[in-house]
Amino acid sequence: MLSIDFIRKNKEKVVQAAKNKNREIDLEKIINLDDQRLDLIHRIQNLREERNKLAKSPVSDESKIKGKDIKNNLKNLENQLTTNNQQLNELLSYVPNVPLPDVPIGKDATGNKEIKKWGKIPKMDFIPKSHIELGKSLDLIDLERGVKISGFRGYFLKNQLAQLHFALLFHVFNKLVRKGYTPIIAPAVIKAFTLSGSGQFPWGKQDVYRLNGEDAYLAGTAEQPVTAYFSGEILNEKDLPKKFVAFSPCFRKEAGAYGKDTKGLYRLHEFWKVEQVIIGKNNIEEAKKLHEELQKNSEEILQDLELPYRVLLMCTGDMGEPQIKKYDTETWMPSRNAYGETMSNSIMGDFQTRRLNIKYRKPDGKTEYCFSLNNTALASPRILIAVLENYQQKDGSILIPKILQPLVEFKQI
RNA sequence: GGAGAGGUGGCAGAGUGGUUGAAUGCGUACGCUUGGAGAGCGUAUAUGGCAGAAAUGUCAUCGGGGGUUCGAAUCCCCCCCUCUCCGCCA
Repeated sequence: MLSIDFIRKNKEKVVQAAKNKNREIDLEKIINLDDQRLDLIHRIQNLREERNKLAKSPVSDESKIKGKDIKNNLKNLENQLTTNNQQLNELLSYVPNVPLPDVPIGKDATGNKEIKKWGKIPKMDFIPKSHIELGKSLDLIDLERGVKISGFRGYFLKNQLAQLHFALLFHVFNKLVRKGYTPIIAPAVIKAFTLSGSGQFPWGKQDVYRLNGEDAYLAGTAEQPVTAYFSGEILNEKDLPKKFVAFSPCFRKEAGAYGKDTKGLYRLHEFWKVEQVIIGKNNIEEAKKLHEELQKNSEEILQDLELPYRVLLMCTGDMGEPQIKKYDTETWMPSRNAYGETMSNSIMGDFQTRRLNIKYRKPDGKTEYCFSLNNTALASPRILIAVLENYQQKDGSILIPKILQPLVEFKQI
Protein backbone atom coordinates (compact mmCIF):
# COMPACT_ATOMS: atom_id res chain seq x y z
CA MET A 1 0.00 0.00 0.00
CA LEU A 2 1.22 3.44 -0.87
CA SER A 3 0.10 6.33 1.26
CA ILE A 4 -2.50 8.56 -0.33
CA ASP A 5 -0.23 11.42 0.55
CA PHE A 6 2.61 9.94 -1.50
CA ILE A 7 0.25 9.22 -4.37
CA ARG A 8 -1.02 12.79 -4.43
CA LYS A 9 2.51 14.15 -4.47
CA ASN A 10 3.82 11.70 -7.08
CA LYS A 11 0.91 11.17 -9.44
CA GLU A 12 2.98 10.70 -12.58
CA LYS A 13 5.47 8.38 -10.97
CA VAL A 14 2.71 6.20 -9.60
CA VAL A 15 0.84 6.01 -12.88
CA GLN A 16 4.04 5.24 -14.78
CA ALA A 17 5.07 2.58 -12.26
CA ALA A 18 1.72 0.82 -12.58
CA LYS A 19 2.01 0.92 -16.32
CA ASN A 20 5.54 -0.51 -16.19
CA LYS A 21 4.27 -3.29 -13.99
CA ASN A 22 1.45 -4.00 -16.45
CA ARG A 23 -1.21 -2.87 -14.01
CA GLU A 24 -4.05 -0.46 -14.40
CA ILE A 25 -5.08 2.04 -11.79
CA ASP A 26 -7.73 4.74 -11.85
CA LEU A 27 -5.84 7.59 -10.30
CA GLU A 28 -8.49 10.19 -11.00
CA LYS A 29 -11.08 8.17 -9.15
CA ILE A 30 -8.71 7.73 -6.23
CA ILE A 31 -8.08 11.46 -5.98
CA ASN A 32 -11.79 12.22 -6.24
CA LEU A 33 -12.62 9.77 -3.50
CA ASP A 34 -9.91 11.25 -1.34
CA ASP A 35 -11.24 14.78 -1.90
CA GLN A 36 -14.66 13.58 -0.82
CA ARG A 37 -13.12 11.82 2.15
CA LEU A 38 -11.41 14.98 3.36
CA ASP A 39 -14.59 16.99 2.95
CA LEU A 40 -16.57 14.43 4.95
CA ILE A 41 -13.92 14.34 7.67
CA HIS A 42 -14.06 18.10 8.06
CA ARG A 43 -17.83 18.16 8.31
CA ILE A 44 -17.90 15.27 10.74
CA GLN A 45 -15.20 16.75 12.90
CA ASN A 46 -17.06 20.05 13.15
CA LEU A 47 -20.29 18.33 14.12
CA ARG A 48 -18.57 16.21 16.73
CA GLU A 49 -16.94 19.28 18.18
CA GLU A 50 -20.35 20.87 18.48
CA ARG A 51 -21.76 17.75 20.06
CA ASN A 52 -18.96 17.53 22.60
CA LYS A 53 -19.42 21.16 23.58
CA LEU A 54 -23.14 20.65 23.94
CA ALA A 55 -22.64 17.60 26.12
CA LYS A 56 -20.44 19.61 28.45
CA SER A 57 -22.89 22.46 28.84
CA PRO A 58 -25.96 22.31 31.12
CA VAL A 59 -28.76 20.10 29.89
CA SER A 60 -31.98 21.67 28.68
CA ASP A 61 -34.86 20.66 26.45
CA GLU A 62 -33.41 22.86 23.76
CA SER A 63 -29.95 21.31 23.97
CA LYS A 64 -31.49 17.84 23.80
CA ILE A 65 -33.27 18.67 20.58
CA LYS A 66 -30.13 20.16 19.13
CA GLY A 67 -28.14 17.14 20.22
CA LYS A 68 -30.58 14.82 18.50
CA ASP A 69 -30.32 16.84 15.36
CA ILE A 70 -26.53 16.63 15.41
CA LYS A 71 -26.70 12.92 16.04
CA ASN A 72 -28.83 12.32 12.97
CA ASN A 73 -26.63 14.44 10.76
CA LEU A 74 -23.55 12.71 12.07
CA LYS A 75 -24.94 9.28 11.43
CA ASN A 76 -25.64 10.16 7.85
CA LEU A 77 -22.19 11.62 7.25
CA GLU A 78 -20.43 8.81 9.07
CA ASN A 79 -22.15 6.25 6.90
CA GLN A 80 -21.05 8.15 3.83
CA LEU A 81 -17.49 8.22 5.15
CA THR A 82 -17.49 4.49 5.82
CA THR A 83 -18.60 3.77 2.27
CA ASN A 84 -16.11 6.26 0.91
CA ASN A 85 -13.26 4.71 2.89
CA GLN A 86 -14.14 1.23 1.70
CA GLN A 87 -14.10 2.30 -1.91
CA LEU A 88 -10.90 4.26 -1.51
CA ASN A 89 -9.07 1.48 0.34
CA GLU A 90 -10.18 -1.04 -2.24
CA LEU A 91 -8.67 1.07 -5.00
CA LEU A 92 -5.56 1.90 -2.98
CA SER A 93 -4.91 -1.76 -2.25
CA TYR A 94 -4.45 -2.25 -5.99
CA VAL A 95 -1.86 0.47 -6.48
CA PRO A 96 1.50 -1.23 -6.96
CA ASN A 97 4.74 -0.02 -5.44
CA VAL A 98 7.13 2.20 -7.40
CA PRO A 99 10.37 0.50 -8.55
CA LEU A 100 13.76 2.07 -7.88
CA PRO A 101 15.41 4.01 -10.72
CA ASP A 102 17.97 1.28 -11.43
CA VAL A 103 15.28 -1.29 -12.19
CA PRO A 104 15.05 -1.98 -15.93
CA ILE A 105 11.72 -1.27 -17.57
CA GLY A 106 10.36 -4.26 -19.40
CA LYS A 107 7.15 -6.03 -20.28
CA ASP A 108 7.96 -9.56 -19.14
CA ALA A 109 10.75 -12.01 -18.36
CA THR A 110 12.58 -11.05 -21.54
CA GLY A 111 13.31 -7.67 -20.00
CA ASN A 112 15.27 -9.11 -17.09
CA LYS A 113 18.98 -8.42 -16.98
CA GLU A 114 21.52 -11.09 -16.21
CA ILE A 115 24.01 -9.47 -13.87
CA LYS A 116 26.10 -12.40 -12.71
CA LYS A 117 27.06 -15.98 -13.48
CA TRP A 118 28.85 -18.33 -11.15
CA GLY A 119 30.19 -21.87 -11.48
CA LYS A 120 30.87 -24.16 -14.37
CA ILE A 121 28.08 -25.99 -16.05
CA PRO A 122 29.09 -29.63 -15.69
CA LYS A 123 30.21 -31.30 -18.91
CA MET A 124 28.90 -34.81 -19.11
CA ASP A 125 30.21 -37.40 -21.53
CA PHE A 126 26.89 -39.17 -21.36
CA ILE A 127 23.28 -38.16 -21.84
CA PRO A 128 22.19 -36.72 -18.54
CA LYS A 129 19.00 -37.98 -17.00
CA SER A 130 16.32 -35.75 -15.60
CA HIS A 131 15.62 -35.81 -11.89
CA ILE A 132 12.45 -37.70 -12.73
CA GLU A 133 14.37 -40.51 -14.38
CA LEU A 134 17.00 -40.49 -11.65
CA GLY A 135 14.33 -40.46 -8.99
CA LYS A 136 12.62 -43.43 -10.52
CA SER A 137 15.65 -45.57 -11.19
CA LEU A 138 17.08 -45.02 -7.71
CA ASP A 139 13.68 -45.18 -5.99
CA LEU A 140 13.93 -41.63 -4.66
CA ILE A 141 10.82 -40.00 -6.03
CA ASP A 142 7.40 -41.58 -6.42
CA LEU A 143 5.23 -39.32 -8.51
CA GLU A 144 2.63 -41.93 -9.46
CA ARG A 145 1.72 -42.72 -5.89
CA GLY A 146 2.10 -39.05 -5.04
CA VAL A 147 -0.65 -38.23 -7.50
CA LYS A 148 -2.73 -41.18 -6.31
CA ILE A 149 -2.60 -39.97 -2.72
CA SER A 150 -2.34 -36.20 -3.02
CA GLY A 151 -3.65 -35.36 -6.48
CA PHE A 152 -2.15 -33.36 -9.32
CA ARG A 153 1.45 -32.30 -8.54
CA GLY A 154 1.57 -34.71 -5.61
CA TYR A 155 4.82 -36.56 -4.79
CA PHE A 156 6.66 -38.70 -2.32
CA LEU A 157 10.35 -38.24 -1.57
CA LYS A 158 11.93 -41.52 -0.55
CA ASN A 159 15.01 -43.13 0.85
CA GLN A 160 18.24 -41.16 0.62
CA LEU A 161 16.55 -38.25 -1.12
CA ALA A 162 14.25 -37.78 1.86
CA GLN A 163 17.35 -37.53 4.03
CA LEU A 164 19.05 -35.21 1.60
CA HIS A 165 16.02 -32.94 1.67
CA PHE A 166 16.25 -32.58 5.44
CA ALA A 167 20.01 -32.15 5.34
CA LEU A 168 19.76 -29.28 2.88
CA LEU A 169 17.19 -27.44 4.93
CA PHE A 170 19.10 -28.05 8.13
CA HIS A 171 22.42 -26.95 6.69
CA VAL A 172 20.97 -23.72 5.34
CA PHE A 173 18.98 -22.96 8.49
CA ASN A 174 22.06 -23.34 10.67
CA LYS A 175 24.25 -21.40 8.28
CA LEU A 176 22.03 -18.34 8.65
CA VAL A 177 21.73 -18.76 12.38
CA ARG A 178 25.53 -18.60 12.49
CA LYS A 179 25.29 -15.32 10.59
CA GLY A 180 23.16 -13.88 13.37
CA TYR A 181 19.72 -14.42 11.92
CA THR A 182 17.04 -15.29 14.46
CA PRO A 183 15.78 -18.81 13.81
CA ILE A 184 12.02 -19.03 13.71
CA ILE A 185 9.51 -21.71 12.81
CA ALA A 186 6.47 -19.98 11.38
CA PRO A 187 2.84 -21.05 11.30
CA ALA A 188 1.56 -22.11 7.91
CA VAL A 189 -2.09 -21.63 8.85
CA ILE A 190 -2.51 -17.88 8.77
CA LYS A 191 -5.19 -15.19 8.75
CA ALA A 192 -6.23 -13.13 5.76
CA PHE A 193 -4.69 -9.92 7.08
CA THR A 194 -1.22 -11.41 6.82
CA LEU A 195 -1.88 -12.12 3.15
CA SER A 196 -3.22 -8.66 2.44
CA GLY A 197 -0.34 -7.32 4.47
CA SER A 198 2.34 -9.04 2.46
CA GLY A 199 0.69 -8.03 -0.80
CA GLN A 200 -0.40 -11.54 -1.72
CA PHE A 201 -3.94 -10.15 -1.66
CA PRO A 202 -5.72 -8.72 -3.53
CA TRP A 203 -3.71 -9.81 -6.55
CA GLY A 204 -2.86 -13.45 -5.94
CA LYS A 205 -6.03 -14.72 -4.29
CA GLN A 206 -6.45 -17.55 -6.73
CA ASP A 207 -3.13 -19.04 -5.66
CA VAL A 208 -3.97 -19.45 -1.97
CA TYR A 209 -5.66 -22.37 -0.23
CA ARG A 210 -8.43 -21.37 2.14
CA LEU A 211 -9.46 -23.72 4.91
CA ASN A 212 -13.10 -24.54 5.25
CA GLY A 213 -14.35 -21.02 4.55
CA GLU A 214 -12.71 -19.77 7.73
CA ASP A 215 -10.29 -16.92 8.29
CA ALA A 216 -7.57 -19.50 7.88
CA TYR A 217 -5.34 -19.85 4.84
CA LEU A 218 -2.27 -21.88 4.03
CA ALA A 219 0.85 -19.77 3.73
CA GLY A 220 2.55 -19.75 0.36
CA THR A 221 5.81 -18.70 2.00
CA ALA A 222 7.12 -17.90 5.47
CA GLU A 223 7.41 -14.31 4.25
CA GLN A 224 3.71 -13.95 5.01
CA PRO A 225 3.62 -14.99 8.68
CA VAL A 226 7.08 -13.65 9.51
CA THR A 227 6.69 -10.22 7.95
CA ALA A 228 3.41 -9.92 9.85
CA TYR A 229 5.11 -11.03 13.08
CA PHE A 230 5.40 -7.45 14.34
CA SER A 231 2.10 -6.21 12.89
CA GLY A 232 0.50 -3.47 14.95
CA GLU A 233 3.71 -2.91 16.88
CA ILE A 234 6.14 -0.05 17.29
CA LEU A 235 9.74 -1.22 17.44
CA ASN A 236 12.79 0.64 18.72
CA GLU A 237 15.19 1.95 16.13
CA LYS A 238 18.13 0.53 18.05
CA ASP A 239 16.69 -2.98 17.68
CA LEU A 240 16.63 -2.73 13.88
CA PRO A 241 17.19 -4.44 11.60
CA LYS A 242 15.44 -7.58 12.78
CA LYS A 243 16.76 -10.49 10.76
CA PHE A 244 14.99 -13.81 10.67
CA VAL A 245 15.72 -17.16 9.17
CA ALA A 246 12.33 -18.78 8.96
CA PHE A 247 11.23 -22.28 8.18
CA SER A 248 7.76 -23.22 7.05
CA PRO A 249 5.87 -25.50 4.75
CA CYS A 250 4.53 -23.63 1.73
CA PHE A 251 1.32 -24.23 -0.15
CA ARG A 252 0.38 -22.89 -3.56
CA LYS A 253 -2.55 -23.68 -5.74
CA GLU A 254 -0.59 -22.71 -8.83
CA ALA A 255 -3.86 -21.76 -10.43
CA GLY A 256 -3.19 -20.20 -13.78
CA ALA A 257 -0.09 -22.34 -14.16
CA TYR A 258 -1.89 -25.49 -15.22
CA GLY A 259 0.15 -26.06 -18.33
CA LYS A 260 3.46 -25.04 -16.78
CA ASP A 261 6.12 -27.31 -15.39
CA THR A 262 3.71 -30.16 -14.90
CA LYS A 263 6.42 -32.76 -14.62
CA GLY A 264 8.64 -33.58 -11.72
CA LEU A 265 9.51 -31.54 -8.66
CA TYR A 266 9.67 -28.07 -10.17
CA ARG A 267 6.22 -26.65 -9.51
CA LEU A 268 4.43 -28.22 -6.55
CA HIS A 269 1.42 -27.51 -4.40
CA GLU A 270 3.35 -28.28 -1.27
CA PHE A 271 7.01 -27.69 -0.45
CA TRP A 272 9.32 -26.47 2.30
CA LYS A 273 11.33 -23.37 2.48
CA VAL A 274 13.95 -21.64 4.54
CA GLU A 275 13.32 -17.96 4.08
CA GLN A 276 15.25 -14.86 5.07
CA VAL A 277 13.10 -11.98 6.29
CA ILE A 278 14.32 -8.58 7.41
CA ILE A 279 12.41 -5.75 9.06
CA GLY A 280 14.60 -2.67 8.93
CA LYS A 281 14.71 1.09 9.04
CA ASN A 282 12.95 3.35 6.60
CA ASN A 283 16.11 4.10 4.72
CA ILE A 284 16.68 3.17 1.13
CA GLU A 285 20.46 3.11 1.29
CA GLU A 286 20.41 0.76 4.25
CA ALA A 287 17.75 -1.36 2.57
CA LYS A 288 19.93 -1.70 -0.51
CA LYS A 289 22.82 -2.90 1.64
CA LEU A 290 20.58 -5.45 3.35
CA HIS A 291 19.29 -6.53 -0.04
CA GLU A 292 22.86 -7.23 -1.15
CA GLU A 293 23.51 -9.07 2.10
CA LEU A 294 20.51 -11.30 1.50
CA GLN A 295 21.76 -11.89 -2.01
CA LYS A 296 25.22 -12.82 -0.80
CA ASN A 297 23.76 -15.29 1.69
CA SER A 298 21.79 -17.09 -0.98
CA GLU A 299 24.71 -17.19 -3.36
CA GLU A 300 26.94 -18.60 -0.65
CA ILE A 301 24.44 -21.38 -0.17
CA LEU A 302 24.66 -22.33 -3.83
CA GLN A 303 28.44 -22.01 -3.70
CA ASP A 304 28.50 -24.34 -0.68
CA LEU A 305 26.61 -26.82 -2.80
CA GLU A 306 28.86 -26.09 -5.82
CA LEU A 307 25.87 -25.54 -8.04
CA PRO A 308 26.21 -23.21 -11.04
CA TYR A 309 23.84 -20.28 -10.94
CA ARG A 310 23.12 -16.88 -12.39
CA VAL A 311 21.54 -13.77 -10.98
CA LEU A 312 18.91 -11.69 -12.73
CA LEU A 313 17.89 -8.14 -12.03
CA MET A 314 14.18 -8.33 -12.62
CA CYS A 315 12.50 -5.80 -14.87
CA THR A 316 9.35 -3.90 -13.94
CA GLY A 317 7.04 -6.23 -15.83
CA ASP A 318 8.32 -9.35 -14.10
CA MET A 319 8.32 -8.17 -10.51
CA GLY A 320 5.52 -8.33 -8.00
CA GLU A 321 3.31 -5.42 -7.04
CA PRO A 322 4.86 -4.76 -3.61
CA GLN A 323 8.45 -4.82 -4.79
CA ILE A 324 10.75 -1.94 -5.61
CA LYS A 325 13.73 -4.08 -6.60
CA LYS A 326 14.15 -7.77 -7.09
CA TYR A 327 16.88 -10.26 -7.89
CA ASP A 328 16.08 -13.79 -8.94
CA THR A 329 18.76 -16.39 -8.53
CA GLU A 330 18.52 -19.27 -10.95
CA THR A 331 20.34 -22.56 -10.60
CA TRP A 332 21.49 -24.72 -13.47
CA MET A 333 19.18 -27.64 -14.19
CA PRO A 334 20.59 -29.97 -16.88
CA SER A 335 17.23 -31.53 -17.81
CA ARG A 336 15.86 -28.10 -18.64
CA ASN A 337 19.14 -27.23 -20.28
CA ALA A 338 18.62 -23.90 -18.60
CA TYR A 339 18.73 -22.12 -15.31
CA GLY A 340 15.61 -22.45 -13.15
CA GLU A 341 14.53 -20.01 -10.48
CA THR A 342 15.45 -21.19 -7.00
CA MET A 343 15.58 -17.93 -5.04
CA SER A 344 13.88 -14.59 -5.15
CA ASN A 345 15.16 -11.54 -3.31
CA SER A 346 13.09 -8.38 -2.90
CA ILE A 347 12.93 -5.00 -1.25
CA MET A 348 9.38 -3.85 -0.51
CA GLY A 349 10.10 -0.49 1.06
CA ASP A 350 7.25 0.35 3.43
CA PHE A 351 4.60 -1.19 1.19
CA GLN A 352 3.99 -4.20 3.42
CA THR A 353 4.67 -2.48 6.72
CA ARG A 354 2.08 0.19 6.00
CA ARG A 355 -0.51 -2.52 5.37
CA LEU A 356 0.61 -4.37 8.48
CA ASN A 357 1.16 -1.25 10.58
CA ILE A 358 4.73 -1.98 11.62
CA LYS A 359 6.59 1.08 12.80
CA TYR A 360 9.65 2.00 14.76
CA ARG A 361 10.45 4.87 17.05
CA LYS A 362 13.36 7.10 16.19
CA PRO A 363 15.56 8.80 18.78
CA ASP A 364 13.56 12.02 18.38
CA GLY A 365 10.43 10.13 19.47
CA LYS A 366 8.79 10.16 16.05
CA THR A 367 7.56 6.98 14.46
CA GLU A 368 8.03 5.76 10.93
CA TYR A 369 7.06 2.68 8.92
CA CYS A 370 9.76 0.02 8.73
CA PHE A 371 11.11 -1.39 5.49
CA SER A 372 10.76 -5.08 4.76
CA LEU A 373 12.87 -7.40 2.66
CA ASN A 374 13.01 -11.11 2.02
CA ASN A 375 14.90 -13.69 0.08
CA THR A 376 14.71 -17.40 -0.30
CA ALA A 377 17.50 -19.26 1.42
CA LEU A 378 16.45 -22.66 0.16
CA ALA A 379 13.30 -24.17 -1.29
CA SER A 380 13.05 -27.90 -1.40
CA PRO A 381 12.21 -30.09 -3.30
CA ARG A 382 12.93 -27.67 -6.16
CA ILE A 383 16.60 -27.38 -5.25
CA LEU A 384 16.80 -31.18 -5.38
CA ILE A 385 16.38 -31.00 -9.13
CA ALA A 386 19.65 -29.11 -9.38
CA VAL A 387 21.43 -31.33 -6.89
CA LEU A 388 20.33 -34.61 -8.44
CA GLU A 389 20.89 -33.59 -12.03
CA ASN A 390 24.19 -31.77 -11.59
CA TYR A 391 25.70 -34.43 -9.37
CA GLN A 392 24.67 -37.44 -11.43
CA GLN A 393 27.37 -39.82 -12.63
CA LYS A 394 27.75 -41.88 -15.76
CA ASP A 395 26.87 -45.06 -13.88
CA GLY A 396 23.52 -43.57 -12.82
CA SER A 397 24.59 -42.85 -9.28
CA ILE A 398 24.52 -39.45 -7.63
CA LEU A 399 27.25 -37.89 -5.54
CA ILE A 400 26.37 -35.93 -2.45
CA PRO A 401 27.67 -32.35 -2.14
CA LYS A 402 30.64 -32.44 0.21
CA ILE A 403 29.15 -30.05 2.70
CA LEU A 404 26.13 -32.30 3.21
CA GLN A 405 27.96 -35.60 3.51
CA PRO A 406 28.43 -35.39 7.29
CA LEU A 407 24.73 -34.65 7.72
CA VAL A 408 23.35 -37.48 5.62
CA GLU A 409 26.17 -39.87 6.54
CA PHE A 410 26.64 -41.17 3.02
CA LYS A 411 28.56 -39.89 0.01
CA GLN A 412 26.68 -41.30 -2.89
CA ILE A 413 23.28 -42.50 -3.90
C1' G B 1 -16.19 -29.95 22.97
C1' G B 2 -18.14 -28.43 28.36
C1' A B 3 -17.82 -24.87 32.71
C1' G B 4 -15.99 -20.43 34.84
C1' A B 5 -13.05 -15.74 34.96
C1' G B 6 -11.26 -11.72 32.34
C1' G B 7 -9.72 -8.12 28.23
C1' U B 8 -8.22 -0.20 30.27
C1' G B 9 -1.77 3.51 28.36
C1' G B 10 5.34 0.31 27.72
C1' C B 11 3.78 -2.81 32.25
C1' A B 12 0.75 -3.34 36.76
C1' G B 13 -3.84 -1.48 38.16
C1' A B 14 -8.19 2.22 39.59
C1' G B 15 -12.43 3.66 37.31
C1' U B 16 -20.39 1.36 36.59
C1' G B 17 -23.48 7.51 32.72
C1' G B 18 -21.21 13.97 32.23
C1' U B 19 -15.62 17.61 35.77
C1' U B 20 -11.89 10.51 32.78
C1' G B 21 -7.72 10.42 27.28
C1' A B 22 -8.20 8.17 31.69
C1' A B 23 -6.20 8.19 39.25
C1' U B 24 -2.05 5.65 41.41
C1' G B 25 2.36 2.72 41.13
C1' C B 26 6.37 0.75 38.17
C1' G B 27 9.24 1.60 33.92
C1' U B 28 11.52 5.21 30.54
C1' A B 29 13.69 10.28 29.25
C1' C B 30 15.58 14.91 30.82
C1' G B 31 16.96 18.22 34.84
C1' C B 32 18.41 19.14 40.06
C1' U B 33 21.29 16.82 43.84
C1' U B 34 26.37 13.78 44.22
C1' G B 35 33.53 13.20 43.84
C1' G B 36 30.75 9.30 41.05
C1' A B 37 26.67 5.94 41.29
C1' G B 38 22.24 4.93 43.99
C1' A B 39 18.44 7.05 46.76
C1' G B 40 15.69 11.52 46.80
C1' C B 41 13.29 15.76 44.37
C1' G B 42 11.16 18.08 39.88
C1' U B 43 9.32 17.77 34.88
C1' A B 44 7.86 14.92 30.86
C1' U B 45 6.13 10.26 28.86
C1' A B 46 -0.22 6.49 24.08
C1' U B 47 -1.52 6.09 18.83
C1' G B 48 -3.73 7.90 14.62
C1' G B 49 -6.58 11.60 11.56
C1' C B 50 -7.71 16.76 10.15
C1' A B 51 -6.22 22.17 10.06
C1' G B 52 -1.50 24.86 10.54
C1' A B 53 5.12 26.99 8.46
C1' A B 54 5.08 26.20 13.60
C1' A B 55 3.26 26.91 18.39
C1' U B 56 -1.06 24.82 18.87
C1' G B 57 -6.17 23.53 18.15
C1' U B 58 -9.57 19.77 17.18
C1' C B 59 -11.55 14.75 16.28
C1' A B 60 -11.18 9.47 17.08
C1' U B 61 -9.47 5.30 19.87
C1' C B 62 -10.31 1.87 27.11
C1' G B 63 -10.30 -6.18 22.54
C1' G B 64 -13.64 -5.52 17.65
C1' G B 65 -18.52 -4.30 15.65
C1' G B 66 -23.50 -2.59 16.45
C1' G B 67 -27.25 -0.27 19.74
C1' U B 68 -29.46 2.94 23.88
C1' U B 69 -28.57 8.30 25.36
C1' C B 70 -28.37 15.30 24.58
C1' G B 71 -23.76 12.69 26.51
C1' A B 72 -20.69 5.85 26.99
C1' A B 73 -14.35 3.00 29.29
C1' U B 74 -18.98 2.77 32.24
C1' C B 75 -25.73 0.32 30.15
C1' C B 76 -27.62 -3.49 26.16
C1' C B 77 -26.60 -7.09 21.90
C1' C B 78 -23.19 -9.87 18.71
C1' C B 79 -18.23 -11.40 17.71
C1' C B 80 -12.97 -12.16 18.81
C1' C B 81 -9.08 -13.19 22.12
C1' U B 82 -6.62 -14.66 26.84
C1' C B 83 -6.50 -17.42 31.42
C1' U B 84 -8.24 -21.57 34.83
C1' C B 85 -10.64 -26.37 35.39
C1' C B 86 -12.79 -30.82 32.88
C1' G B 87 -12.88 -33.86 28.34
C1' C B 88 -10.18 -35.36 23.89
C1' C B 89 -5.39 -35.63 21.81
C1' A B 90 0.24 -35.61 18.37
